Amino acid sequence: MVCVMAPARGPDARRSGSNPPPTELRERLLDATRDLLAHRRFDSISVADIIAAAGVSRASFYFYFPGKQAVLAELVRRAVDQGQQAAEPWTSGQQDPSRALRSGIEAGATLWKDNAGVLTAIVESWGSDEQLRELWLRQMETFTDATVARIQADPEVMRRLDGLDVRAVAASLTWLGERLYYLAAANVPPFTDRDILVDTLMHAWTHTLYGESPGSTTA
Amino acid sequence: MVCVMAPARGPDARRSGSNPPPTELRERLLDATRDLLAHRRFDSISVADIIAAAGVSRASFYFYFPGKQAVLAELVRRAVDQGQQAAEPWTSGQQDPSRALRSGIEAGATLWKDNAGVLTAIVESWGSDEQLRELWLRQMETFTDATVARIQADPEVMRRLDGLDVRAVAASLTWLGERLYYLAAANVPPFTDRDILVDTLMHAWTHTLYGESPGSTTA
DNA sequence: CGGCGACCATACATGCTGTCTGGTCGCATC
DNA sequence: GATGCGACCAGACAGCATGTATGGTCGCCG
Repeated sequence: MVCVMAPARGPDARRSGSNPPPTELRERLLDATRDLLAHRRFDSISVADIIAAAGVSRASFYFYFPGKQAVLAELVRRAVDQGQQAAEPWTSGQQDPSRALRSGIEAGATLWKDNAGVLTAIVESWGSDEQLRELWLRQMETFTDATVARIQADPEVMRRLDGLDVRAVAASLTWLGERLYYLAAANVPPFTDRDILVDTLMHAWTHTLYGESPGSTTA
Repeated sequence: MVCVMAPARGPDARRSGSNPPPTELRERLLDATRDLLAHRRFDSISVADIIAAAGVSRASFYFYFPGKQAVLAELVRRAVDQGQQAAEPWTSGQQDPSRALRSGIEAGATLWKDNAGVLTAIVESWGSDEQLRELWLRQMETFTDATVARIQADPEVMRRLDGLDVRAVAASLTWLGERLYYLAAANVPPFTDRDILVDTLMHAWTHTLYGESPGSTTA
């Protein structure tokens, strides 16, 4: 047998410049999957659908990716990298909290709007695939870390959170965002309205972190 | 053909009392699924697994249920009915908010602890099945409605939420709960610790609803 | 020009779903 | 005590998806 297609590596490092980009088929597969995700849910998309949309053979698909999940993982990484820098105002710790927070939340909304299909897909799938699970949990941890840092940098907030697990508070706010953005992308009211989404998230974050403890409770 | 197994109805209404309970096989299937869910994730469980565990034939399975999802839906309904009354202190509107809230949150934790498999399963699957989707969204709406009612009954809270969509605030807190309980059941730290989970949730709810607006922000 | 690397079509083994066929058993009625 | 029907079972099937394997084409590079 001659056509052994190398043990594991992709289309081989040493290639100079005749084929269009480095690995065109791989990109075509990623693009096709991304496009399909814009209209259909991940688990209803088969490998057959992807290769048909990309105009690539089945063999090539499995040459570049071990499976559907790996394609999704790559798409998520790219989307999230792009979003990482959008959240920079909040993560960097500069600016006043309120302003930075609003920027971050707005950035999240935009990120989810632009990548609804891909992000919806991973949120629905990370529970059932080890690779995706690790990817998404790590992502959430990254955001959580940033928030923990901001909290710890502010003695006033630390005081108000007295006795609470700081990491848990930060994580809960991170996951609240994940959930609300997801619900918006999944057309669950009332979060389909961007302004409502942003205001609600903003309220929860500011009151949880910067709000005074409940004093009077009527009723 | 003689064994036509009636068009759609289950094992027939008119039955008096000779077979053990009304529909024993159906219960066996539900129990078996519930048991399997305690150790394995829903989408890794096949109909073959369920009928093997229940000691029921394939034909009978499809006689009682249109598919796996229907079994899960039934299990969720039962679990949730049981939890509904546990949340009664909060939903009824009696008691002072703080105490009622804590009862409700504790009740949720207990419900999730006792039904981790089933609830984890629906949270991971409601996105991909119309029946499950409707069931879970309705459930979340029920909780949201109760919270909306409590908010609207308290003019002081209404005042502090001025300009915000009340329903969105209530829904966000409901979904925050869903998420944190799920993460706990999925062994994602730090929510695996019940006390941390309850305290964090309590903090988020009380500050979002009953906390004063952020005044000073250091940093 | 010879070989190798990128690619393709096709076929296969496996596993799951949902449906269908035909048959067994027990009970209740005539 | 035969008969008939309802509850149940075993097994087979078509359809579809996955992941792997076979063998062959094409073009470039040395």
